[in-house]
Amino acid sequence: MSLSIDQQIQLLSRRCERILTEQDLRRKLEASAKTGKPLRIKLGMDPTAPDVTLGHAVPLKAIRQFQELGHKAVLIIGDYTARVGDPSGRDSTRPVLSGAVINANAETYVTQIGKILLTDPDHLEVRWNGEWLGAMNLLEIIRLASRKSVAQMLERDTFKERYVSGGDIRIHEFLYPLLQGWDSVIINADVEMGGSDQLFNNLVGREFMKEEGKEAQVVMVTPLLIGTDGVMKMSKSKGNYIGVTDPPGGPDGMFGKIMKLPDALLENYYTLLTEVGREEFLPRIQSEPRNAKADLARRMVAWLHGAAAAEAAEAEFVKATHGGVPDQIPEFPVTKAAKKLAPLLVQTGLAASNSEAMRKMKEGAVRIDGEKVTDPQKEYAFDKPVVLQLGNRKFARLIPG
RNA sequence: GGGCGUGUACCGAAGUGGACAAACGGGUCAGACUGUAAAUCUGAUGGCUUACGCCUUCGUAGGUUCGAAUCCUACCGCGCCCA
Repeated sequence: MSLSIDQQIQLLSRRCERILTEQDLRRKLEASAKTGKPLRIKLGMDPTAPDVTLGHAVPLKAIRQFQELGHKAVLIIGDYTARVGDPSGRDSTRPVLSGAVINANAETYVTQIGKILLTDPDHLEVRWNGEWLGAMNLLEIIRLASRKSVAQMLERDTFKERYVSGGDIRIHEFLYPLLQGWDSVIINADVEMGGSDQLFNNLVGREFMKEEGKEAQVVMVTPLLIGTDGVMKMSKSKGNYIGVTDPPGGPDGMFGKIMKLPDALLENYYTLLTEVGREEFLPRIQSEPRNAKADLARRMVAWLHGAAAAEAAEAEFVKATHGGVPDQIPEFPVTKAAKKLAPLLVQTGLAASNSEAMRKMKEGAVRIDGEKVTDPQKEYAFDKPVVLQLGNRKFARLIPG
């Protein structure tokens, strides 16, 4: 199945907000087709936290498309740059991580990325940028730093906003884009793929390559996936993310998290995370958003965990939203003596404190075997196992004995 | 090095001697409703065996006062300006 160059570009454009430049991309694709030499598609990942999110999955999926067209992904583990901390899209300085944490994170990254990319050596090359960055001496670093001006740095929104508002900017943060750009020079990238917040960094790579007399990389940026809060970009540090290794079901599982997304996000998710045609999903989102969302959830779980897991997760979800009790809930032994419920709610972890437990009882959120308990003073004796429940999502089975 | 600011609960942000467990917004949790755990509306949101009672909390440590998040001193972090 060989696609024309036009078809290839169309395919690759689905997830790309900008391609700089499309002419360059076309030229490279044509040259590659002629020579049979695969393009090198760079993606940098900072191992700052051990979870790959659906947000990362967007550029990864785009790279997967390149792989399937015969090209080679070059994954750069930013073990060195992680020690600088990417300032992109940040309103504050990132904490600098220790080497041990970075290494541990990097390993889990590579495993997780295997869920999305082809990982055979013909299609994937993994490099750690400490390999060359760690070998630079101070003189080289200073020379690298001399290639960009302070004004150029301050053009970036992320710095400009912080600068104008009197925020903190540390000197080392300026080095980040330079180091990332240098990576491109070293590995001879043909294309650098990244989220749109990476545009500046990636363009630095393009410029550096030109300055080094190399053929400049094409920069392709994907739109940012909005996080589960429906507002901010999905990110680990904001806690609004869905991880590719999130369990399929359960209260914090992938299926449930997707069902919990605001409806307004559906178009964004369908476009960036599936191959479903626009003309197919758009009307569906309009007319039956609930089912469109369930379909998306099913697709995501099936993609990352398999079809069986998707089915199970959906069944579990449906049951839970119809007031059912999950199959697997934690059990707690209780004595038979009559007692108030508040301390039990705390002991079972359903409530954080006595005060909260009593509050929730008054709000009508607490049930025993499905029956509302609203009087915090009332005492209960248990002679058979019962299900203690707070809201629709927190359960514990009490076993008298 | 000097001057001026600033530091509040999960986050943002009010409060500048008592009525402050601390406005407001976000988040979170819950209730109602629903096509969903979406949207919308409502309520709650430091702790204490639920009490118009007590305890802990407003950068840290002391101090003044009947009484301090609010005043003073020192220290720490951050910002701006001058050098």
